[in-house]
Amino acid sequence: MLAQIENRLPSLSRAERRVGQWLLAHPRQAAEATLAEVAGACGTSEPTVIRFCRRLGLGGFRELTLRLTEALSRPVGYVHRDVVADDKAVDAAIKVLDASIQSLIEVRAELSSIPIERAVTILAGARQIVFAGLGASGSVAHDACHKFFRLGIPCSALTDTPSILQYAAIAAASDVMVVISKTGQAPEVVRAAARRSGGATVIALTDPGSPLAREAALVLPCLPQEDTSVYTPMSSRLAQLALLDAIQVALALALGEPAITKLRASKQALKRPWAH
Amino acid sequence: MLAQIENRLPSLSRAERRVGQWLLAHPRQAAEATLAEVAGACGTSEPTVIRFCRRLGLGGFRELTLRLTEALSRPVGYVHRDVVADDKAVDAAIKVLDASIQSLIEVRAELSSIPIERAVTILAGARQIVFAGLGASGSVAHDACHKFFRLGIPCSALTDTPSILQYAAIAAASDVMVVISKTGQAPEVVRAAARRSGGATVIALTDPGSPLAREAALVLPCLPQEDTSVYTPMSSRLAQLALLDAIQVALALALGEPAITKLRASKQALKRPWAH
DNA sequence: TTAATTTTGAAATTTTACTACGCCTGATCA
DNA sequence: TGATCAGGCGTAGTAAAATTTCAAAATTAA
Repeated sequence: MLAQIENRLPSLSRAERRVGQWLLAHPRQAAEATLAEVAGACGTSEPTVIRFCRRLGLGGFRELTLRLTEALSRPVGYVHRDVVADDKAVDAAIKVLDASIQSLIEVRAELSSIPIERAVTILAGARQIVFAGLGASGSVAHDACHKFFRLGIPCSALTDTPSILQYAAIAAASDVMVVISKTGQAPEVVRAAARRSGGATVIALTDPGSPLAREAALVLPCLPQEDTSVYTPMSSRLAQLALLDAIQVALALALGEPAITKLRASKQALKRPWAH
Repeated sequence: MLAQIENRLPSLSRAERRVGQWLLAHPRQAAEATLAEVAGACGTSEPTVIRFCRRLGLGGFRELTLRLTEALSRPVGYVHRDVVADDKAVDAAIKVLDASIQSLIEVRAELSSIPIERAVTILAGARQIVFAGLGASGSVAHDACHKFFRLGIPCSALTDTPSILQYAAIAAASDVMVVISKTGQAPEVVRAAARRSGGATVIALTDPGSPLAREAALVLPCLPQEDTSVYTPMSSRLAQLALLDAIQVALALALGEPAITKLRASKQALKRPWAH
């Protein structure tokens, strides 16, 4: 629809072209607006807008509204278009969601080259799993802790440098340390991974080329999403969470019945524990 | 949208339910019809149809038409297939990723019926934003705190009952409390929202029909994803995170230059702060 | 049963989409 | 240069659609 408008643009008269241009510039507003509002915004009159619709082969303004919402909700693909300063809130929100969806789709595509089986094997043998991350990765660590904990595996989340270093000093051989860091550069975290005691296994969720990756027994690559604009949120965070979700489920499968029973029980416990 | 109609169906009166059922049965016709036509087809009167729209949280018939065409024109890829016990690790991982992608796509589709603008307006006027959530929602709260904090707004995250209740007792009128809870049932959290001091504004990320939703000035609906199998991870969590991402970006836009400068500075601070 | 409440539709009102008509602009021709 | 004309455009009016009001009917509670 939008492409069609753009197409016919040159063959339109001045006022009608203004209508077309405004529609292309503010399609979302246009879809919600009334005839009078559109006419006002284009600095023209209502009949002109109607004539514009007719020239596009539409029955009237009503149909334009329909075709427009249709076009807007049929995503072109969830390609990331940058948020720009004059986006309306909803436009920006859509772009952000598209970027997030896109990054998950990328992870899905890469999935077969990510050593999930090995991660599962390592985690299945863990006496305890310790998730470590700073800043935004800290909340990923917390989330992961919650998640794996429900399988009945002892878990903890460490989200500050002293705790991480302290833990590294006392780690046991059968522990698994999952270190989460987008850049893999933070020196204390790298040091903690390198100087861990007792030969605990380190799994790193990080950039494969980073110093942290070199210290890890297993690297779960987290695609270094370049920050195209200030508005770009950290969708790599979402990707990490989703990947950990996937690994948790795979681990549950590998552990078999006992883990699944615990999982079921923990889900059950959340179902209205407050009934009277 | 259609799912939402089906959802509310039982809570409607006889005539309104007839409207809902007819819409579900003939969605495509409904999207093109006028109010009188719909009323006629449902064997009821026009006001009843309008009341039906209002009860769904829509502004009127016009908006119903819009939401309906939207729902009809969206593609369904990445359908969720349940993980089964004999899946290999990678198969399971792919299914989990698909489910996550699907839930983000659903959020994106519902985006226009989510009051993002209002959320932004409320947040823009906040003296401080307090994110509250228990369990898994706790890590969402932490994440959100990190995120909004970078705009230069005082933020905190409360993730246990005593803290939340304490905060509710001392909240100031210009505070905004963002309460995150998948079910919206946890009684302490609902109580905290209800008995907040000083008339602080409450935004709830929860099930729109829940007790918590009733206490909130603004509800950001979080589609109550049913747990089809034990393996289902909480992809609603991902959806919440992504939605908060979107709101944060929209808020940054609304706040304009000062916030954006802070955002840029905070991103800069992360770029190799450890180069000696 | 009666009273209170909710649900419902007829009719009035307002808002929105669409039409008829005439003015204006600018191009063509005398 | 001015008269004529065609097409584009907007004013004002009309039809239709959406929304509100209000009272009757149905349902529920007492």
